[in-house]
Amino acid sequence: MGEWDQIDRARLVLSFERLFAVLRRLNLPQDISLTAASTLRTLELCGPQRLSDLAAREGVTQPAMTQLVARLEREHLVERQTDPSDGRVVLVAIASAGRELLRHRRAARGEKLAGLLAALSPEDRSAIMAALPALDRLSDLGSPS
Amino acid sequence: MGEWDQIDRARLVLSFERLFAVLRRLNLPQDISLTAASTLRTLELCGPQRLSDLAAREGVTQPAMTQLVARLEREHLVERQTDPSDGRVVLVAIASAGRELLRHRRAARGEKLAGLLAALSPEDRSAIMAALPALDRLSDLGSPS
DNA sequence: TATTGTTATACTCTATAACTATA
DNA sequence: TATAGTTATAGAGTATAACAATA
Repeated sequence: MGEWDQIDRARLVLSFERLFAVLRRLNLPQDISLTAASTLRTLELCGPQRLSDLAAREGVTQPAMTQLVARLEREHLVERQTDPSDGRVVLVAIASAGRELLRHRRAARGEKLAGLLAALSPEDRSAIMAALPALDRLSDLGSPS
Repeated sequence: MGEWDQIDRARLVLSFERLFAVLRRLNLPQDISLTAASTLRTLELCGPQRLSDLAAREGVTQPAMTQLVARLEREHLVERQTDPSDGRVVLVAIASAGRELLRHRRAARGEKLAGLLAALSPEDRSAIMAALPALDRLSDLGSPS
């Protein structure tokens, strides 16, 4: 944990800061909110979830998630289900329109990302692709299922 | 542009989607908005900017940037300057409190990121560090100065 | 007349506090 | 009494449309 690590850390933070800005700008003009997209992704990946679990996972309050689910439900992107074993619980599930939205969103973002990648050198492309497994494991640590 | 590229692209999009979520969760509890942080970063990097240029760069409307600058000014994170050569222009500059905020924010995010990195294998850490120059060039393409 | 920025208004998204329903 | 979720209210953040000031 010497001097080198500090320089390394600063470099990492600045590079990820810039990358984050780029990824944020991949959003479509009429895109849903970041929390909405992340919530749909969670529901797609993990199946129906309790409203309170969703709130905790996405880092928003329960009332905020109540409202978000209401909006997503209004647009038919998610469905509410009841828990037979506990009448207080609301289970939220992704609907087919929600899956379709995610598919379109990824396709659009993939197009834009591919355009950027295509402008890089083959060596840079390779370095990025080679880092993906490591980045996936970093994500595993950062957002535990 | 064969089959392999399509698989590659899908992989990239999903990995970056997850990474984006992780980076988003590095935000502090009492953090400023993503646009506010990005705007401060731009001002730190590029020096005083016109309000309209800032709006275009951050992908928000002119009225939205007017309000954001008003909030940042209220918290003494930025200062307004006049352009001697054109009375219509508002130049926005980062203030010392703004630089301090960025420094603290990066330190906090760096701590969290370092914590995640420390849990990875040395090989994964190396793969990520090795990809940073390529990611920087990707960012250069995605958010031209 | 064109450009730069602000004001007016409305909607989304979020938080905290108070409430309802179920356990 | 504790837990799951909703409602009430307020503020941040954003957009479009209309406006004011300067070029």
